[in-house]
Amino acid sequence: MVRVRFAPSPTGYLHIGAARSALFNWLFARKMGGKFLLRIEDTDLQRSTEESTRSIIEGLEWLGLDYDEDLVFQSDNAEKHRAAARQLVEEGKAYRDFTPKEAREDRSVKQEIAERARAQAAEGIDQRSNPFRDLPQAESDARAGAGEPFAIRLKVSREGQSRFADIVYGEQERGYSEIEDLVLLRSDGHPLYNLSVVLDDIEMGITHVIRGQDHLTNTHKQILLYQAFGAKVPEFAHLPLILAPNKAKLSKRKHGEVVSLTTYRDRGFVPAAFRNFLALLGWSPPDGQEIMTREEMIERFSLEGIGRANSVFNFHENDPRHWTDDKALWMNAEYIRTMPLEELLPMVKTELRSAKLWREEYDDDESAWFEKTVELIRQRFFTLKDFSSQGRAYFSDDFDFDEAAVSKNLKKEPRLREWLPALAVRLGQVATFSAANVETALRQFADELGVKAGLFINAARTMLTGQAVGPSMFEVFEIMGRERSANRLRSGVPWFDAMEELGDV
RNA sequence: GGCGCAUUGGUGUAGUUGGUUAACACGCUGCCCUCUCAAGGCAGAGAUCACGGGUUCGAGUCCCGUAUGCGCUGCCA
Repeated sequence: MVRVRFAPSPTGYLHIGAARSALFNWLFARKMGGKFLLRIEDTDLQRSTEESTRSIIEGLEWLGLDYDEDLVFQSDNAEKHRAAARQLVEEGKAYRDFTPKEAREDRSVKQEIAERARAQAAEGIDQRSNPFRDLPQAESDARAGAGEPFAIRLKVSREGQSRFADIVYGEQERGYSEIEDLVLLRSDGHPLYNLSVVLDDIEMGITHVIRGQDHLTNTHKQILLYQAFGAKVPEFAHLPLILAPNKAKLSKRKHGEVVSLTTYRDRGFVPAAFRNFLALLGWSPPDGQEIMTREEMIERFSLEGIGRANSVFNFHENDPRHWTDDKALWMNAEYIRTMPLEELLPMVKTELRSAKLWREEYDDDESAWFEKTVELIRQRFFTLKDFSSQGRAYFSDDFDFDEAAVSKNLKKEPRLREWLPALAVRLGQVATFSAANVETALRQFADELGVKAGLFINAARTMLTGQAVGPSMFEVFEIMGRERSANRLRSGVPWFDAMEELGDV
């Protein structure tokens, strides 16, 4: 039975790279009829927060990735991890390192590592030689007993090769001489990442480790630990990274909220659409069908379909129309206009609620009207937010007029200010206020005045919706209804606003 | 510095065991449709498959080298 896990560390929000790892694990589990487990790696107590854990769980829920069995907190197992490290010392597979701990500045670690390596190479120092590695057990015990602080390091063979076959990246090889005696337990007794993951993965019975490629080279170290504990080594599948537009690693600090999963929820993404988009970053279905339901995705998914090259997640934070990846936006629009209406309705409801545009009548008396309206306007929306912004005029009389629309559709023909109320009267006489009847009446009215129908159509669009663009105008009339249509045609609000502005000058 | 991984149009990807004009999606351009904007339909621009060598009758596909990018190299995860 396949058992996989998603193991995020709760330091901040869930970013899209992690979300994709979760998705691939989930897809694989569902495909194989296995289990998808969730483990919170909160061993770094200083940086871990409960809020972050909550946001991760919420994010997974939003994406529709349900996990099996109980949530595991890595910190709960710390004592077991310590015991396991001590056991290794007893067995001679690890040793106590009494070297005093070096102070380290968190900011420049990477640089520091490189510099140290360079300096050591220059001086001909072998960084793998440790004076305590071969300290006699009795002496080691004595010093520990005397209360001298120590870290525990794994004793890595000097010679030989570590190898494993990664499902995505293929055969991996690394000489033991390249692997340092890694620290398992800090001198303050705190178990370290490599130790904890391996132990937890063993305990949880993980069969396939699917995670970011940034762990690829560390996998050799972990395999050493599996072997030290006499456990079966799982299969590994590393995922290519998701990069920022400048091809730099996606980072919470540098790229901010645009890489946070919650941003996509908050800015009006349909979960299924974002999940679909995410799945296509680094994986492609064998038949090339890109729009997939959850079931179709599970059916097509395979670890073999994952590519090896890092992908770029394109976004332009300063461009409101392309604030995130174009394809993600397109996919969201595609979902909004084609998904079953009954699935979209609750999402629109949530959006209108938060914009204070929701009325309970939409759930009973006016449910037919509501559905028809959503159906009409969903056709050209990109996010759920559009229902409360661009779609505001359908749900409230309090809406703004787009300046460009006003000058283009209204002010260009000053006589419209008198004609529009007249049109309101004419439309008021229509028997049934249907799209067809309104169209006939409007066209006839235009003919009588000797102007193009388009003049009234476009002017009405702006008067009724505040905008220059929108659905077929006669459909809009029907949706708005006789009374509202007439009121808005008569209101003269845009003209009034314009005069007021002039008065201010 | 060392080690590892990657490199197909702007972006995401396809390219089975090497074999004619490198495929799809998004984006872009034009046309059609039309009351606007989308959607849709049609047409199109855009890739000497990072570069340089080789192997071969023939390479995006195999080999070597170079460059670039990314990752790891920590008593972080």
